[in-house]
Amino acid sequence: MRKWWNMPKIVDHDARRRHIAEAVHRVIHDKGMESVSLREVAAEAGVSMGTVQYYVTTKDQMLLLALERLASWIGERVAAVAARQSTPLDVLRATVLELLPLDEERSYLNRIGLAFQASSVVSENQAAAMRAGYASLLSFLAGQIRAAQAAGQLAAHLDAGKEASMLYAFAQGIVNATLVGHYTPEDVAALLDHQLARLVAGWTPDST
Amino acid sequence: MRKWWNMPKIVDHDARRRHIAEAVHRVIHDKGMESVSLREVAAEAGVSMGTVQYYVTTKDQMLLLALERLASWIGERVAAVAARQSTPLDVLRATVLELLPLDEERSYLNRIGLAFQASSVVSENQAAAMRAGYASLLSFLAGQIRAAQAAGQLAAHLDAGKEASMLYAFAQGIVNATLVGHYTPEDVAALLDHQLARLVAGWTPDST
DNA sequence: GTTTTTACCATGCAGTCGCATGAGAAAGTG
DNA sequence: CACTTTCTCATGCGACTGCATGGTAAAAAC
Repeated sequence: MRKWWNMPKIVDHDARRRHIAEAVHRVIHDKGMESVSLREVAAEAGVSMGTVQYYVTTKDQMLLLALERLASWIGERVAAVAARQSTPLDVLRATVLELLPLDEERSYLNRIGLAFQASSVVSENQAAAMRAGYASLLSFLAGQIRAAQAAGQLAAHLDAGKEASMLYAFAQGIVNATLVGHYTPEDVAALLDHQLARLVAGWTPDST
Repeated sequence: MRKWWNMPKIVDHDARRRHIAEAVHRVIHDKGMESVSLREVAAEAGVSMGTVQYYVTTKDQMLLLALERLASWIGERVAAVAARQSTPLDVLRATVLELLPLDEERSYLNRIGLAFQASSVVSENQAAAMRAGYASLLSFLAGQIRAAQAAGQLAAHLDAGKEASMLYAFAQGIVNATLVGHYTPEDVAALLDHQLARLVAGWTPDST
């Protein structure tokens, strides 16, 4: 946090970092993780390389910043879409749908996510951030499952944590296959409803 | 195929290519896709950089070679483990288990696979190879599901193709999460059996 | 208006990148 | 044996890499 005395030339650091993080996102999406470099990101952000270095001391830190920004972005999106649903089961379906690459924006998001998945395998910093994101999302899903159980929408004997894990794993696998072009958005939605239908018998989904 | 007349200094080209491909695998596993370079691979393979260039004209081609080698390797492993099972349902479970990162070798395999998943998103050549691998594996799984249905082990009304897609998607999602350290091998096996149990009620799994 | 702190940028540096080239070693053929 | 073809390597090239440095513009503090 900035001190309130002696503060020359104030700029919004968070905004700058966000700007840089989003430039990283665009580079990853357009040219892949391999072509992320300080110069490339600086050019994409429309600033000099020195500016990038001012806000981020190393490339690893830059990637970590971009990953954290992605995670919070996804979190916001999920929260927003969940807030628009009425029943816990609707929240569950809407949340997973929000995470699938069903339109251009969600594709954009998932491309970056997959790139970081692979990158996290060799970077412990990123892996830690990734695990935190997993945990947060899974606990949210598990909470909705428990709520659905309390509301009588799901069988009480189901293990909420396990079901959340299974549902999310399913979604992630679909993402992988879809991003390399194996599934169309229609396939994806159909498969998700099939998986959900297996979780709760006799349930008709609404629109996307 | 090589001509049988006028053939000086014969070497086994396939063996050389395999050697290079496996060096690429090791580099990807140890240091990640970003640090795959002609020099690094040559050093890992124990040959000069020029030799790598002799068998592979460009870096993209080298990666494609490594990807195809990985795919056929996985194919061989699956075929081998499937041959050791008795019933179609056992084949199904054993096949998916073979694809999960349950020990060091399968982790090795999956790390490389995930790296290529991400890489394929920005490389159409690799994406095509990836899709071919998907199609082959999914048709194999679907075939086993149909066989299980014919043998009365699975309900006849199930859509084999859809079930294969769902099962494999689930497995892939588990792989992603496990590789960043979110699940332990025990979690993984338990989750798979849970998913399989949902496919066929009242079925006790044997050992790994 | 001077000073001080912050923010930003241009440039330099050693190292690596993919790829091309030419020379030479090895193993066949006559 | 000489001769041809296959194979392997060392080296050079321009471009790019992450990172460090020194300088400068701008705004708050005094």
